Amino acid sequence: MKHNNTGFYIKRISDYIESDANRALEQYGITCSQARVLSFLLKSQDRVIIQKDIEKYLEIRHPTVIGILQRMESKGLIVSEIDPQDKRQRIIKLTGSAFELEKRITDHVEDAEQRMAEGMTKEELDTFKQLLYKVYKNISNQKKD
Amino acid sequence: MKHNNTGFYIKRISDYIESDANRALEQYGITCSQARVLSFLLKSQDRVIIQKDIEKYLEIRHPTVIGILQRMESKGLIVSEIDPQDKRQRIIKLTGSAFELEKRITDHVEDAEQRMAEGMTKEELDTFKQLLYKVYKNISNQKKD
DNA sequence: TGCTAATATGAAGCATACTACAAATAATGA
DNA sequence: TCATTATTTGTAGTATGCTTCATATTAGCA
Repeated sequence: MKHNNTGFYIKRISDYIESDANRALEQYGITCSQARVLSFLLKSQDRVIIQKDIEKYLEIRHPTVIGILQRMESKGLIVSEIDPQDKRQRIIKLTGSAFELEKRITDHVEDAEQRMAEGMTKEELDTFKQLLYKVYKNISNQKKD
Repeated sequence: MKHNNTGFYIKRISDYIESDANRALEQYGITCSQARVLSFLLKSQDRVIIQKDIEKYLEIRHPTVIGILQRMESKGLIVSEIDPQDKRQRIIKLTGSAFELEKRITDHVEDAEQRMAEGMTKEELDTFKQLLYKVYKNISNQKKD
């Protein structure tokens, strides 16, 4: 192993997942982060979603959410409107063109996860996911927010 | 588990490692990526290092390397000069002030890795590293570069 | 009721990642 | 030798993450 530091490999995998998704989704005019927002909106159609919900779900700060949503809105994937009930909030809604992307995104995610796990047994994959989640919980508890 | 997708957790851990390092190293005036470059230069003092070497070691593209090095040079951490032997290349050298940071960086990395592995047995940690490396190799082989 | 605190969003500025294109130099081979 | 190709670095533009500060609205409490 060239690097004796776990952080390097995690970062490399994370960066790869993102650029691989960007490459695959480019033909549909969306990026990896935009696809994540889209997936969340698609599976949350039974309730009203505001920017804050996206912030909490993706665990990113609100300026980041605003940037992603602005690019999505300029492409006509979503519309956002001020909530008349609470004018501090903005309600985010999908447009028709967003629904056509649902299958493309899930297909890509499935494909990517499969390629990642190539040559691993089901047990190994389960163990990996479980330990990854353990690390995630460790770092989540340390967060000050 | 809120997310049923491995990529989300990898990204969260990766982003956390970076911002945690940035927080810890801010007092020394360096960032996570700059610390990675510094570590590489520190352990490569027996040979001449050019930008391309950093690109290959950190597995990032050259415009990213250029950006990081420019910020490091403007802070006086490194100097870069055109190689007289091959004028296409730039040789990157550490300055005195860089050496003082060596212990700060290794201390932080050790601390961060330890916090990440909290509550895990030595066996679990070894397994995790091994499976992480397997995933890394899977994605490395797919790269077109 | 009316002041203060909390909440949601937004703007500005920075760091790091990418692709695409360009320029300079070196290496190759006809 | 000289033209073509490869290599290394650089520039421009975009996306995503962050912090800090600001603004608008709501909630809460004296």
